[in-house]
Amino acid sequence: MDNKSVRIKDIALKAKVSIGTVDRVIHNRGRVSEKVRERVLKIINDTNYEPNLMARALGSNKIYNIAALIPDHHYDSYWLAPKLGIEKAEQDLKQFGVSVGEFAFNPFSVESFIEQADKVTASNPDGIFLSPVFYREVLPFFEKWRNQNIPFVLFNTQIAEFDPLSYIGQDSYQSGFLAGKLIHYGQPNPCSILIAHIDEEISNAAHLIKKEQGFKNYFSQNHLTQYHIQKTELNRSNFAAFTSQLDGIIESTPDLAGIFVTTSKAHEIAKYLEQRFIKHIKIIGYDLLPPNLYFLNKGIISFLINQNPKGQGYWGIHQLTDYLVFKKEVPILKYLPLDIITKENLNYYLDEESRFTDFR
Amino acid sequence: MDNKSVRIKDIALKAKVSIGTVDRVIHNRGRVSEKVRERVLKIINDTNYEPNLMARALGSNKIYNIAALIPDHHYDSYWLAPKLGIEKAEQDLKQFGVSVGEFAFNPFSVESFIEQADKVTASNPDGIFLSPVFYREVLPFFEKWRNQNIPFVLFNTQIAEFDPLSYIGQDSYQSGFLAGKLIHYGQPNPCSILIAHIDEEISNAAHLIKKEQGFKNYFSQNHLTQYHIQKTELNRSNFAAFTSQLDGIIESTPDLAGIFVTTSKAHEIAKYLEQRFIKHIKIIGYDLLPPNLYFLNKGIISFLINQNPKGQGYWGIHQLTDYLVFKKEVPILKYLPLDIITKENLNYYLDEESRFTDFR
DNA sequence: AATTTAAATGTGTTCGCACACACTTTTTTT
DNA sequence: AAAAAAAGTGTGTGCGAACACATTTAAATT
Repeated sequence: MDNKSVRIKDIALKAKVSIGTVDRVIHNRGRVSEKVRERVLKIINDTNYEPNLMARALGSNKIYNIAALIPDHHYDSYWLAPKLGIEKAEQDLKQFGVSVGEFAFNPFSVESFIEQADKVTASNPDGIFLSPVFYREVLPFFEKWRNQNIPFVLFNTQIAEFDPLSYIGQDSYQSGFLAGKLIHYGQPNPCSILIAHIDEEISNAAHLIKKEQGFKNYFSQNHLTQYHIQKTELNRSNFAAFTSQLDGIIESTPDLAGIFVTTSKAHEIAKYLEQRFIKHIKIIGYDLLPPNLYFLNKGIISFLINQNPKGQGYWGIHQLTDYLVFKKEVPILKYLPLDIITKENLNYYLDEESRFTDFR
Repeated sequence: MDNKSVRIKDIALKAKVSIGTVDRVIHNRGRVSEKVRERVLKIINDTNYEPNLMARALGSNKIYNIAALIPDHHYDSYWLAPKLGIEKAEQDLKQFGVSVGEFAFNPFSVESFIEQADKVTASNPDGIFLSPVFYREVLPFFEKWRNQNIPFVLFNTQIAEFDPLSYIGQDSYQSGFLAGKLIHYGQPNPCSILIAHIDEEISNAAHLIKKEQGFKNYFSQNHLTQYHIQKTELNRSNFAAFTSQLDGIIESTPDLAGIFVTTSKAHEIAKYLEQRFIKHIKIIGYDLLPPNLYFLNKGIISFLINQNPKGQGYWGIHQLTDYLVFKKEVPILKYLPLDIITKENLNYYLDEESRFTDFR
């Protein structure tokens, strides 16, 4: 309400103490008598004092080091987007004294992960942002970091143990549920539908299971019992096997009308269908990777659900900054929207610039 | 690259002048010899100097007044969202010295608009943010503001005359095109489709025409010539007429399978269809208004295209701030994404909090 | 009661920049 | 050539907060 913002100085005046004392109260530095402390605190509350963040950042010349522990995108291009988001966030936040160090590991090598995680720990950062792809191996680090009181934020994969500061990502279950809706909307008449897990070990990937569950539940909750849903795991490392496996499914399922690809590899299915000249099967997949976009634009992939990996990187660093720099409370769970992408609205999601731009 | 950021002081040192001179160069305040000016400018470039925005905002105690000229949401609840976005932006940006004054007018009264626009002009703001709903009446103001060198940003309705600083909104044509896709995807077999303009004078609303065009072009560009597309204008001010008009259309079009509502009034159609127990007609509409959400959740409206009105308000103020405070170049056109909303992903678009939070 | 120690509080400098003002040099006017 | 005006340049203070350090006051020790 008050137009003029109240300063530390004003509080000091009202409390009849010096600004130094107010400062001590604000930062819980101790060395203040209880009586004065309460008096000051009351005034701070009454006056709705809000610290001037710019003055604060200016005054304390502190630099907060955040370590980002993410898969190297050279092994899987999916990880390029989070990296870009992280860098964008750093760009935006560096004026507030945030500095991000990137530690990239080979997502197919446990040793590489451990090595980089060790480096992270050794760098003694103020906060850690990571995608904990190796469940078992990351736990000891969680414990270590907790003991050292280093907050860590997770993205992409959710692990609730050792209470991370926050998790950034999507609601996998709901995204599967949404995929169900999209398939169903496009195929109003009962048919067969395939859930395809491509290129990932289900056992290791809880989120794939959740997607599958959500998808199936869409049909059961809506009493669409006549739809026949089957699932398969595919791996394109062996191309011949990949193809023949699909051939088998197609052959044995004449009424197959939709495929839900739970990973970012929808383009593999698209490529196959194109080669086989199959046009009546609709594909729903994930992520705006170039090969996916190619088939989206060709109309072979109907929809992609955007997991907004860049946004995950961006908001992760953001959350840590909120916590470290601005001492804000941060939500334990931050779900990014389930963007439905089709050929016709794709453009507006590629120019990510507009989706961030941040401030205080 | 350089870890240490270069300060005005460093530049002064290198150029062998005082910081005052550098300051003059940076702000084009004149009173600097051409020779020195160029020397300083070169160093600024070479060193990639970037002003510390916090120090800047702190140092110059200037307050930028932005006037927001928007329809009063009491007349049409659509306008509540932009208002909220504006206020959110003000909240985020006030620490940079931005203050927003709101001027609400009755969107059904030209006089009210002129009265408020006059007030805006009289308040002599540093920038103006408005939705120019009255084309003819706003032009003289544009001219006046241009002469006074007050930048103005438009939203919701685009008017290119008198070159506004920027336009924030959606690509109406493309949104119609997208709606075409959504209807078509849900109705793979040829049928009749209705375009309904509800509660707005088409003659005044260029964006409705564009939506219609985009919608039609989706079908023609994809050679879907067997689809029969008709259009109608409806007005619910006379409820009986509204109903009977729809009755007529339904009766004369037995194969009607989809309705595209170009305004935010899809719920009116939904209500009608529900009353008539018609379930096979799919509705696509705009905007996340409560009545629309009600029918979205009931499954009577299939999809809503989110025009992100809150985002429009937010980014509009943001753009003006970029221009005024940060002296950035701002895009003349800023299209917000065409978000496809369905019952299953709605939740993530309602919690708008996460879509902004801005920074520098 | 004098002295030491600890607790409580106050003061001054710094952060990077903006802006007002003072000062110096050059140019113009008379 | 002296005086006035204009152009060019430097200095100092303030913005709001952080933090180190100085100072005062109270409690503990002798």
